[in-house]
Amino acid sequence: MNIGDVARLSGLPAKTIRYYEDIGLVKPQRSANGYRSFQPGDLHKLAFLGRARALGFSIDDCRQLMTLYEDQSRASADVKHIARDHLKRIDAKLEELQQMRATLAALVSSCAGDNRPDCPILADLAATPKPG
Amino acid sequence: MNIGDVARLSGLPAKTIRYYEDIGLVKPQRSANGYRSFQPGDLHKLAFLGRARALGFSIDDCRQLMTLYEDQSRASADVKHIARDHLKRIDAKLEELQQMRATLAALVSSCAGDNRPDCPILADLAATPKPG
DNA sequence: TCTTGACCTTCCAGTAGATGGAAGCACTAT
DNA sequence: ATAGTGCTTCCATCTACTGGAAGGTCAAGA
Repeated sequence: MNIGDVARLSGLPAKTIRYYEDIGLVKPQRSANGYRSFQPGDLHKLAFLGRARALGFSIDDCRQLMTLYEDQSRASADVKHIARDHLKRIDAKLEELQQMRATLAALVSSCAGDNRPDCPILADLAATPKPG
Repeated sequence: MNIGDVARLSGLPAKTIRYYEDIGLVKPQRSANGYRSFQPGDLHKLAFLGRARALGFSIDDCRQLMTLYEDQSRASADVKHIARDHLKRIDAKLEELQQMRATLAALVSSCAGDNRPDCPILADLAATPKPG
């Protein structure tokens, strides 16, 4: 299979697949004409990577997950550890975003949004940390 | 004030403040010795930027917000527009993260996390999109 | 056979928003 | 004079791609 085929089948852009080869995540063979020649195993790996990335795992996480996936003598605890750490990071990010959202939503709803200059959003941004 | 002073007062790292000067967000004067010389107005701007960044506004948003802030004849509608767009982006991100979190949490809790190789997390990542 | 168009190649640059570090000048206190 | 801190610039690095230029390859059609 050429890169276009695996791109279609994996859902990853060809550019991304080349990039993944660059950083050593996949190692497709080459045809006589210099084209990358992907085997079913490569496609499988790329699909794995795409799914892991879609779950927000970092490239480094993906590398470790791939290694574990290919290691028949792995301990599931190692996989779980990576996933749980990632889950913690997601939870932290969620909390941060929810905090932002709450503040921002309050500001947005307090702003008249007309053609006058008075604006509680700007007033809040300009407020000194401890006004009192 | 030197950069260390405004760093302490604004809560922004000196590196970040230099970066903000690089990209034209602040334009401190220079002392005879070449040091940046920050006026109270610069500090005010930096605090504004820090607060806007903490709410997740992009640098480009910050630039526009600063411009509006300094424009006495602004329409609050313009500020609100920027904030509402940002709120939408946050909501989209939240939804994405919540979806990730749900999938990931289910996978983590389904994994034994012992020294055996069987792992539902890896199984899920390796699953083909439509198995049936 | 020639040509068109889709596909493939490599390489370089750029994105956002900083952050780390090196080399070296300035200032303060002893 | 010297030590220590703070300031300067410049360059590299990070994440995970993405865009684009210049050019080679291949299959189909006139």
